[in-house]
Amino acid sequence: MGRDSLIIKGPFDIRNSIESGQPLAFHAEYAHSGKSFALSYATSRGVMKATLKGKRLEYSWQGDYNPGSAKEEIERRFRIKDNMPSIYRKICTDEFMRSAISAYNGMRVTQNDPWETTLCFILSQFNNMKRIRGSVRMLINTYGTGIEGSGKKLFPSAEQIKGASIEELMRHGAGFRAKYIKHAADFCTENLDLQSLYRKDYEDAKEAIMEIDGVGDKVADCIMLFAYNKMEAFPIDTWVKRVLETVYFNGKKKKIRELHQFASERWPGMEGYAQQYLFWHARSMKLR
DNA sequence: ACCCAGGCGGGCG
DNA sequence: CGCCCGCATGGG
Repeated sequence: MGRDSLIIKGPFDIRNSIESGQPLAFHAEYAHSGKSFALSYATSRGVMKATLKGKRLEYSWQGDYNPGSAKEEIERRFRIKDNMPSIYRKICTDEFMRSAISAYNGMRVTQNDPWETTLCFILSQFNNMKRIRGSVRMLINTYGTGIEGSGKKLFPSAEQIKGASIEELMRHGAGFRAKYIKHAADFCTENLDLQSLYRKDYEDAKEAIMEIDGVGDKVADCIMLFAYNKMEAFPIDTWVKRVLETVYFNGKKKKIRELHQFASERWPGMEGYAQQYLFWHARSMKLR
């Protein structure tokens, strides 16, 4: 248990970084009052709390952290070291992107734990934000280890989820995705070391993660982007597909493969950030 | 009541 | 391959 703070350089919109459908949107608790924004979230090692006041991010931790590892967790999670002006130069290719960047200036792609990200995005398929959130929190409360004296839980490990039956997972709101979660937990404890994927490039790591039942092209790209630091990953969901077709193809239907190609040519090396701004802007505008 | 949700795997042509 | 379909469940 301890606390510290750091000064954020460059634009940082912590609220939209959390609310924009990334893993923290599915399990962090947060509140904003006046000029400050506060959140807390479970990790595999502890619970982090943070409050942003202007440029100062104050944070505290419980569980298996020390001042160094807690700082690493915060800097990594919110990609504090990202050079936002440089990123914006790469993705601000047109009026729609300019508008999205203007609306959510400082929104970061977050970098999360691989298992946490896998679990969250398996649950996301053919589901809605509110229900995903409910399911993830239920899984944390049901299977996570409690932190003594805090009433808080750790994010449950694959081993802990593995102990659950499919029926039990269904009861906790996973629906038809329960069998995928079960398989993911089995596979990630017996066949696949998620940490090892950090050493692979985007193509190989994506191929490996897609061996999990319930992880297809889109979910795999979310895991590549939100966990493995692969900024060339470009998850294409219904919103991103629709907004690309509307803005760049005059409403004409395009194949997923064609849209991947388009993104890689338009925002090379920074597709992931482009996707996050496209997604959140389109969704907020309820563009259909 | 009815429709939809940050897709996916399986089955078919 | 590419396309099409069903899918648990609860919120709007």
